[in-house]
Amino acid sequence: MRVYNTLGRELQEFVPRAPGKVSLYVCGPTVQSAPHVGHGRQAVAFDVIRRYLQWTGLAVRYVTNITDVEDKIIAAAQDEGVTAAEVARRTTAQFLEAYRRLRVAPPDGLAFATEHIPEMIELISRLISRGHAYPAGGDVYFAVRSFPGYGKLSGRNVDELVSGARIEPGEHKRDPLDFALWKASKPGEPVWESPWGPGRPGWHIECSAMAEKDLGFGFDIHGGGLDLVFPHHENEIAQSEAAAESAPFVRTWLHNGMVTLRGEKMSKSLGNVVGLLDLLASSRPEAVRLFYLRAQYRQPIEYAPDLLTEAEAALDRLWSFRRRLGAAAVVPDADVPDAAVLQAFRSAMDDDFNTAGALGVLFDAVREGNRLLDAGEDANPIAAAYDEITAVLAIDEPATSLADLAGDLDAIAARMGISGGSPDAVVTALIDLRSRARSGRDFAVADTVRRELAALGITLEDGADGTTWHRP
RNA sequence: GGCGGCGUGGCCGAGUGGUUCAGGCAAGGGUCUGCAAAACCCUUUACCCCGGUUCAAUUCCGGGCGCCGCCUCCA
Repeated sequence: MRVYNTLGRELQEFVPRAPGKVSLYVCGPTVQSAPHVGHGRQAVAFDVIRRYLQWTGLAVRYVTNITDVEDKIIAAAQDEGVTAAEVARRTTAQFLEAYRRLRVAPPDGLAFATEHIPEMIELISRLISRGHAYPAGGDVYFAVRSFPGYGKLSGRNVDELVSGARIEPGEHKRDPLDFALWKASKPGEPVWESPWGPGRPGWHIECSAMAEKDLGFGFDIHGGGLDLVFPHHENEIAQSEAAAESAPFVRTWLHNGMVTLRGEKMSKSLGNVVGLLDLLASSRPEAVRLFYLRAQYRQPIEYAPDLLTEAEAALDRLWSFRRRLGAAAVVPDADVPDAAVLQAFRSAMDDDFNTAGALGVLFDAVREGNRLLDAGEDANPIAAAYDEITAVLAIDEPATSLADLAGDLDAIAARMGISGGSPDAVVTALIDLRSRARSGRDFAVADTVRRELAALGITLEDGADGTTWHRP
């Protein structure tokens, strides 16, 4: 398996720290405002990476975080006249809801910054004692020039950074390059006690503290958005490696590309965001995932409604195929998956998680599976491979619940003169009734069944293998 | 200005030094079909420009043009 390591900027053979185990930390959001389409892309990209690693037999420990104390959260709270904790609580709930609906598997560890203040203080203290940080005016700063490796991730050198760096009013840096590890709190801001007085953590320190606490120094993979390479991840490396007097903090750095809108990066500060929950209100979660996965994770992807429509159509093609197998009453799970298909999938994914290539493999398999079914041949091995692949990508069709239609279905059953029962049983009975009517060329009854079910949003499809239904 | 990336057919998007082809969507034509769909088959000026290396370049090298990201908070 080869992955593109931002540290070194090259494809490298992936070798876990401990055989058979992978430790994976991904930078989660700062919960300052509602999630947008870009956040979803990141979450899905690493969800698939995690699922794929597991599928290959590796035991993955996946940790991500919620940064729930930070300048922008405080600013948002002050604008609204509520506490920072309230903004963080509400926004966190939105992110977790969006992730859940996107079928992002919950992490093994979900770390909140505000629950790791002691670890951060401990890390900062160690940096001070080792001469890499200094308190000043109630703040604590990291002394960038004390860490020779600074810039190795983002390809910058310290002397060229000076021109852009500056000291904001109220800061007490010795060097414009330095960054805050701890900030003295102003009245009304969140505050914790510390050896340097009441204050709150800087933005970069929480990931260093939380990742190391859960996964240990020198863990396997650290992920995040490409826009975090500098300064956030560069600073994480500096903090952790300076404190440990060891390297590397992280073996492999993976960064996902940005989502753009009309060619520009979607971001809060530009104001060109499309809400993730809004998108999920109008598109099926699996279609959104497919939209994301059509490009390899490092490439930028353009958001446009038409592209979601395309993804919806592509998803229908996948699910239609799988429904044919359901109608044919086969049991793919019991079959041996088609080895060539799985091998092709694996080689695409082993090439830096090339989901675009992997989807090509999947669609090829679907065409072949459909062809076999048309010919009346055995498509079960293809279907079994399809099931594995769509499970790894989490774009398989979820079981449809008809529970909310129970009353309506009973009413139809009564009108059509059959007995009621569970919603699924009624639908099955109606399909049987219609099949008998069709055999007797009583198309009026057959069409009535189709129409009645269509009114509830249930579509019937007739195929050589039988009739299937789906909603919507 | 510095660092990094990208430029493929109507749109999205993989990939490769040469042989038949990614794949999806859209469009057109067939086959099948009680209806409605789905499916299968066929089709539609691909590789930004200019040099170079090579028997052969979309693929490697150099230059140019264009676009994007980071250099300030950002997934």
